[in-house]
Amino acid sequence: MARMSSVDRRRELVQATLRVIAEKGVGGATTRAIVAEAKMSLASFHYAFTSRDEMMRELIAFVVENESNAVFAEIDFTADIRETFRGGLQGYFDAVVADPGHEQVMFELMQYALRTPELNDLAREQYARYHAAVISMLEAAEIHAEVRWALPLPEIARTIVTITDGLTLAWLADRDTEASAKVMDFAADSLARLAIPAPDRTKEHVS
Amino acid sequence: MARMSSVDRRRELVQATLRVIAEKGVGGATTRAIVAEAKMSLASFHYAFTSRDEMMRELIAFVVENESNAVFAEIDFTADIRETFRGGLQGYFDAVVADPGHEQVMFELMQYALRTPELNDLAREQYARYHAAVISMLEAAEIHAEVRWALPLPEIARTIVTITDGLTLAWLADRDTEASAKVMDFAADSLARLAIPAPDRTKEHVS
DNA sequence: GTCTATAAAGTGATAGAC
DNA sequence: GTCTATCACTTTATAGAC
Repeated sequence: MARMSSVDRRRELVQATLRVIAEKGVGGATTRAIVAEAKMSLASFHYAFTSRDEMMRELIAFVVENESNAVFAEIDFTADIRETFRGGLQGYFDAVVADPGHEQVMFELMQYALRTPELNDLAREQYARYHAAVISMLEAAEIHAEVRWALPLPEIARTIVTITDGLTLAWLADRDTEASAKVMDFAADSLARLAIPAPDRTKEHVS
Repeated sequence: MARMSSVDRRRELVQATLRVIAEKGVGGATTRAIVAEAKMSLASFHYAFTSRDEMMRELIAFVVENESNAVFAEIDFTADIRETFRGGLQGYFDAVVADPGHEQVMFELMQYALRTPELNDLAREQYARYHAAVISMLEAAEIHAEVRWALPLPEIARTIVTITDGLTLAWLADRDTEASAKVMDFAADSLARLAIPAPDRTKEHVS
């Protein structure tokens, strides 16, 4: 095997571990399974990381750093606010259906973090980032749809994350896509009520 | 150790396993940890169960059978419908806060079931039972509050389970009780809109 | 039925050759 | 830096005495 820089080898092992977890769960992510996936020798693992625990810390930190804002990225703000919510939820949900293993990995890693005292902070930060990403989306919608919000943005954001998490768990268990759609319908209806029409001040001088 | 009937010994081991999982997670529930908790010898485990897998199957089946309807049991239906929802959510949430390990165990067991092909059906059944329990609650509220529902009961029930799951996951991660309360406020407001006042036919002849 | 002892396989981690 | 070989330990499961 060609030489690799230390960071590259660590990155490669973290990515291989994520693939192993997707396939076999956190419990199946043994050092041997990981190096087999990464096509390295077992010794290379311990050359890159002093321990499996150290690698798991880096893996969780990587996920927390990179996984938060991808999901809500491609939202269409041109429709009315109810349809914006409905479409945003559908976009998230479609991503789950397209790759159920991915969200399953996120849940397993969160539980691993909760079970590991020194990783508790990362679980907390993970949710802080989810909430921050949704707040950004709400701020964007505020401008595009010319509305203001009836509740503080952190409250609405937490509600949205609550709904996406709950949606995902139930769907992973029973794969009932139609029932999930009905929940999204109701959620979009309810969330849309929080948008209060407001004139856009940047356009006031026009009229 | 005194002799035990086979069913008693199996029951005892399942209960001990649940306690071990609550403390150390599914990964920590080794046969040795289990028999230490149950104060049995390792050989007794394999006298009662042919394998650890068999015990886990029985454990999941036990949980699915018994864990579904306890949470929503003590709901006060005397208040108006908004407060009934709010109080019901608070009752669930208080139980989570009082014993966070319990819900964490439920989530871990569900993921274990999802990772184990022959246990997938039990994960599905678990959610079917959750939904059925909430439907019963909604039917009770229908009578007590003299309302009818604007959406089919299964849809509302799935929404409620979605909310409780999402609430729990976020709170386990960041322990933000006040933020959780705000989510419950909004959820109760939204759910209450689904209740349409309806006269109770059983009282029609009185007036 | 319950025990101790142990087999057989898997685990994280390291030594030492190259 | 990367490898093979191996250590020290833990795991599930079983054998066999009592």
